[in-house]
Amino acid sequence: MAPILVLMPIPTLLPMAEPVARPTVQAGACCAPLTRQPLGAEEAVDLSKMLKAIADPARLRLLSIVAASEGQEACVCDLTEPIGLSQPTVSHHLKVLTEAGFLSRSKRGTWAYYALVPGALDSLASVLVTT
Amino acid sequence: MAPILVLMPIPTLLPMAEPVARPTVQAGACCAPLTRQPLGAEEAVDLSKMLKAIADPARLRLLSIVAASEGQEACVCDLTEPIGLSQPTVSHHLKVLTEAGFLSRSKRGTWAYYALVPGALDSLASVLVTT
DNA sequence: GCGCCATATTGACATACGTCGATATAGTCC
DNA sequence: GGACTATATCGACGTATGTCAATATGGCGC
Repeated sequence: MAPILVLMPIPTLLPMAEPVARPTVQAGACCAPLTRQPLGAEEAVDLSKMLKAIADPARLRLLSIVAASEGQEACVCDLTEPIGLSQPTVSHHLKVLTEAGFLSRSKRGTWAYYALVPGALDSLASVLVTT
Repeated sequence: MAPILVLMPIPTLLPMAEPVARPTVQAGACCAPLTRQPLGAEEAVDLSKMLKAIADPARLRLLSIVAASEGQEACVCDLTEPIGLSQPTVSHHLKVLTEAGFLSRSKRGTWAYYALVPGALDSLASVLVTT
């Protein structure tokens, strides 16, 4: 459930915690444009890890909801319901996206807020582009 | 093995067959930029299908080899060896990429040539971009 | 026709992945 | 501290995926 102002402290007014994102794949720091020259085996594995992270309907929807939210940031409590999946499953998907470097996590009070990592999607897109 | 000119007919001089590509997902005709508004469930499934198609190291390398080749087109016989996978496996990956709309297949003589579908990767990239 | 070559399809296998219910962790309020 | 809430982790499950060897298909040259 979303935090209700009347009953609970306002999450956005609580002290901001340090972002805890610890990407294992580092979006963006990957490789040259796909169409320049043949990809090496390791480069291909790295790129595929990032693509696998977003190659799932639930994760794409999570990303797009976060991206469309105020400050490109959303509370987990507001993500579970529109996706229509269980809370553990949503939590799992958010972890995958965070480890791939697309989201960052910050905890404020009881709530966890996930935010778009600026430029992560764009640098992935730039690898794909042929022009 | 690559076709040897001295022993075999020159493939590029043979009559050009009709492209047989029959994409099941139509790259590009998918959806609005990820970060505009939340993706619908079906849109998300479509997008994820395209991403899944390229979210594999072998397929990324195949794409990049094709893209870097003369006329952005390559014979299967020249793709099997650099990838280091069996011929059936390479054939399978090429089929996946073709059905997703990233490659087109044309047969000339005994050889099958796969070519980049112009704009397919670019329109996928444009969905990802946040600017 | 027959044999040979390049490519595609089939079937089987191990592994990876998405999902859930149950449970653990951590923060807030009284 | 104790009850409650939000989120994360665990374990199990069915399904999807990548790979190969074996086999089928189709084109070429003799």
